[in-house]
Amino acid sequence: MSKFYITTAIPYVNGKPHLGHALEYFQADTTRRFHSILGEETLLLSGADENALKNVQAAKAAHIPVQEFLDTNSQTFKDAFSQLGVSLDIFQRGSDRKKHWPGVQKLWTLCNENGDIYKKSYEGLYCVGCESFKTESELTADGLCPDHLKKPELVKEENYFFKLSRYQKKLEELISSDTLHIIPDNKKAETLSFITHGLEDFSISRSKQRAEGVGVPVPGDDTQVMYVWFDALSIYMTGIGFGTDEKTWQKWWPADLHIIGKDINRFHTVYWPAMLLSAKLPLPKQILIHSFITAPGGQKMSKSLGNVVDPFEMTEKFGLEPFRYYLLSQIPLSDDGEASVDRFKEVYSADLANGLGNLVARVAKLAENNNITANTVELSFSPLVYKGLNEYKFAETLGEIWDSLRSLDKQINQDEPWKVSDQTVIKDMLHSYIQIICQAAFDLQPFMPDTAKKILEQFSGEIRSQSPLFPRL
RNA sequence: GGCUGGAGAGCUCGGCUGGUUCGUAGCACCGCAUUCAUAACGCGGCGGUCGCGGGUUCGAUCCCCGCUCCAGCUACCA
Repeated sequence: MSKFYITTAIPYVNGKPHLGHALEYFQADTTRRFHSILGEETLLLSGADENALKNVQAAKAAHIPVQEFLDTNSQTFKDAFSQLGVSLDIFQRGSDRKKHWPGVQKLWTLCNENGDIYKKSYEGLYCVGCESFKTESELTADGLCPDHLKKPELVKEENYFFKLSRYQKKLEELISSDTLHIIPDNKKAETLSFITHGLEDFSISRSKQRAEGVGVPVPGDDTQVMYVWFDALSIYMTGIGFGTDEKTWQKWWPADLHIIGKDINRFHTVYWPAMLLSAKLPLPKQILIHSFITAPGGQKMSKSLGNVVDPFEMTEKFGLEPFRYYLLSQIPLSDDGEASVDRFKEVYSADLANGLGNLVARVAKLAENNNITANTVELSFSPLVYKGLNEYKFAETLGEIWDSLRSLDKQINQDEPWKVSDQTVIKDMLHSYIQIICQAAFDLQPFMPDTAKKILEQFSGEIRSQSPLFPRL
């Protein structure tokens, strides 16, 4: 049996999950269900990046002990999955010393043995107020920290660096040949352009002191802890047993798909594969990069503007699957998309109530009136849906399904089965309608599992009309 | 500033290597018709100088040049 291992991004846990997380989780879940139905064994992993200094700072600001802060916030993210109807197999936390730390340290050791880790003194502009280094571009025109309006100090520190430069050519090959497949194309082009402009080594550790004691210790050096990327990205492997459970790790690694947001593209398509190459481990196969969701007009969502769409409120108010349908059908893959409650209502009414819901009610009633019993038919994904989901074209694929629904509505108007008196003719017509509906429902399973199930059940055996799938708002 | 992509109906978009007045496209809107259906479905209609200015061509939304505007990327904050 073939396997399909999917990961979502490993979020920072100093906030609450928002619309962008919901989109990512829906994409992951839809993909996972698709592969499950195809008969593959699937695994979905997420986790929490808990060793970042910002977590410590946020905990302090909230006057909560760090571990308690992490426990609470990680739980919030973990809970988000079930609230959004996504079944998660593994939620791997970065503060997990039993499962995570040994794996990260193993990865470090492998890279080190390959000669890719070296010590170098790093000089940077450090803002005491922010407790972090700033790049020139982050500062004001006068060279001040924009938050504290103070001049940052020039600080020198010894850190470990990773020889990223060594992997430039190899990465270029792997990405342009799609051996490491970056989706969509515009993000792949962006990554390639970044790589061909030249790669510099990057710092992978911090002094323990500056990290305030948080983080995975560097093997053989008590004074340093690993920096976020080395630590957080490793969760994709430690969560399935890298360094602690060789058998499980062997079974699932490499990941078939990492799903991430565009803000962390580089870390996943450049740093991460380079680290794996260095450790001589297999590379993930595909990286799906989604964009961001904005309010109408491309505005940022913000409480003060009152344009925030909260995923949990939406699912509670309008139902999980309508909301899932909305995001997956309306947000493009390669560009930022806009979302609003008004737009949701339009889509709900047009596609779900008037479209799918009405059609199901329509055909069910016709079938009931004519005492139709459904034939049992073995179904599989229609070719366009199969192709679309293999390429992660969620919106386009739903569009294909809805095309078939629209043409069925037209067909029924044309046939006017309610006027036909010949019972054989009516039965043939209805069976063909039912066939189309069942096919659509089958294709819909990865996107709207409960809805699909309801439809498939309604159209098996004796068919009865039932309460509306999507009541009018 | 550099690199990449984009600019078209009120909105979202398709238009393969240039060919009649872009589109049987969806949503919204208006009208007609109608009940098998969730005031749903169907049919019809409204609606675009295809960003601006040049050029190549018998002919350009599509090719070339310039301009304006928008978005993304331009590395050790995640």
